[in-house]
Amino acid sequence: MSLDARISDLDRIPPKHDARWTLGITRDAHLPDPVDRTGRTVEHDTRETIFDEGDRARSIYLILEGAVMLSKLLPDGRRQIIELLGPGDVFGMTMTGTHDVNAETLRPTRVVAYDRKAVDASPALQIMIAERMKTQICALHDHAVLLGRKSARERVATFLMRLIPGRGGMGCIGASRGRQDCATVAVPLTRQEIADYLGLTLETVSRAFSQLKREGMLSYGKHDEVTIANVCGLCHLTGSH
Amino acid sequence: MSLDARISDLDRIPPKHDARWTLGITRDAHLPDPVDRTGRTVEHDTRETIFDEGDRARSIYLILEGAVMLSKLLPDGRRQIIELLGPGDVFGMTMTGTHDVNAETLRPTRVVAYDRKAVDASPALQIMIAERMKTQICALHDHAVLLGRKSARERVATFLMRLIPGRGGMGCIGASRGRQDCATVAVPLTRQEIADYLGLTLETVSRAFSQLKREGMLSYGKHDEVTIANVCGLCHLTGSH
DNA sequence: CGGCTAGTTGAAGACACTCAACGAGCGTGG
DNA sequence: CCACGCTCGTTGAGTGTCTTCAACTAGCCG
Repeated sequence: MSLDARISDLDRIPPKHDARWTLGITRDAHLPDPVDRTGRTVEHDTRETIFDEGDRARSIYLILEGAVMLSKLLPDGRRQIIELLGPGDVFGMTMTGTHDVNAETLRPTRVVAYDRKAVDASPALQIMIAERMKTQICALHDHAVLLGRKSARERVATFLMRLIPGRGGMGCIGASRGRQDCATVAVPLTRQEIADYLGLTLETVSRAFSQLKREGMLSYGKHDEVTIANVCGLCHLTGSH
Repeated sequence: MSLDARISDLDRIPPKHDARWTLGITRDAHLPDPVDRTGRTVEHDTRETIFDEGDRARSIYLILEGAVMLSKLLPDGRRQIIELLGPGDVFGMTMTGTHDVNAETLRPTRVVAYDRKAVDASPALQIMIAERMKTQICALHDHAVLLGRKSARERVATFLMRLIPGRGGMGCIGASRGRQDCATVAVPLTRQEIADYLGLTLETVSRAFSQLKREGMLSYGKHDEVTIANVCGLCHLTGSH
């Protein structure tokens, strides 16, 4: 499946509930229009820290392009990756004045940083942020089910499904008739990061990938690309359907 | 520890990050003031369903008194309890028009149901809801760490700490000097519900309670009451500090 | 080529789950 | 009043999944 095919997939997105960080392609349709220019645009390279847990919260951030992961650490070093965010998502909201998570980029990323005071003064920004918070809460609910109740295999299958635009969600478009039900996605995370996202160890993640590969469900492409041979089949392995 | 002692504990709450559903005592200081009367007040008995996953979302709900749990089911019956909510908390927000979780009361509960249209027309309500969403997102972040990275023992310890007002959070007041560092809490959940909240089985939860009891960390009182003998000690068992 | 990082795979062990039996508490009905 | 049934909780024994520890490979860059 070519890159073009993937981009045209993106064009017919049913939006809302997709993973937005998948390919890091800006979906302007979902960005607040016009993007409020009271904020500063900031560029970050891959794997740069935007803020750490405990930092004083100065701004709220809107992703224009790229991908950001939010994580938390326990004192002994255990890490949980909480959320993966993409264009249109916001982060950095807090009630306490300090950030409750670490925010780090997964790829080159542009964000708009809005001063908290500017947000307080802008009903339009507040509404935009409130809308995004609703979808994030929904995503966190789903992730709680994954972390609390799914097997390793189901977690990995769910993770992969989240990378495929328009599939697996409530607005799943289903397999295109008469065509192979396959998809190619970029996985810009290491095994360790996937493990920390899914509440597993990197070895368990690796074994789950290997097993799916052995079964012909997926194959590896160049770099960090993975081709899923049977999207509907994978979807059934998630435990959600 | 008497009931009076517990209520006076409640009076010196540092708010914000406490479990708000602990004892079901309304903390008026945290309710929107005045409570917007565009909403209908509805009373529910213990363990009544307010809405189910998939239901059309008509209203957004504010808890005046009582406790509500949000849960999700997988097709094969596995359940994850996502959030436990109390007075001042809101629920029922969604981007999709349908609820993504089940909402059920844990005790006799009064809620205000705001029509979604009424919310859209009321900036004051929207701001109140946005504020509550921020603290819920923070709680969901913490819960993701629990579900993804903590041992059974740590999960149960964390659960119990969440029931103790003013302790364990970032604004922990510490043990009162010169006094026993104990606390009595009501646990209005069955072992199965606690298990579904913590991502465990009911047997594992029961064993963790039994072990803590054997070690003298807690003892059972009447009905659903549990006395923690050493709050700071329990806090160290959570893995978070 | 050597050193580094990321990923894979194997073997052994731990922790939580499953299955099962039993007991406590609390209504109902004889 | 006590027997009965029901739910909820506890405890034990055995199992399984995931983790831990370790060795080894592939790719990348100096």
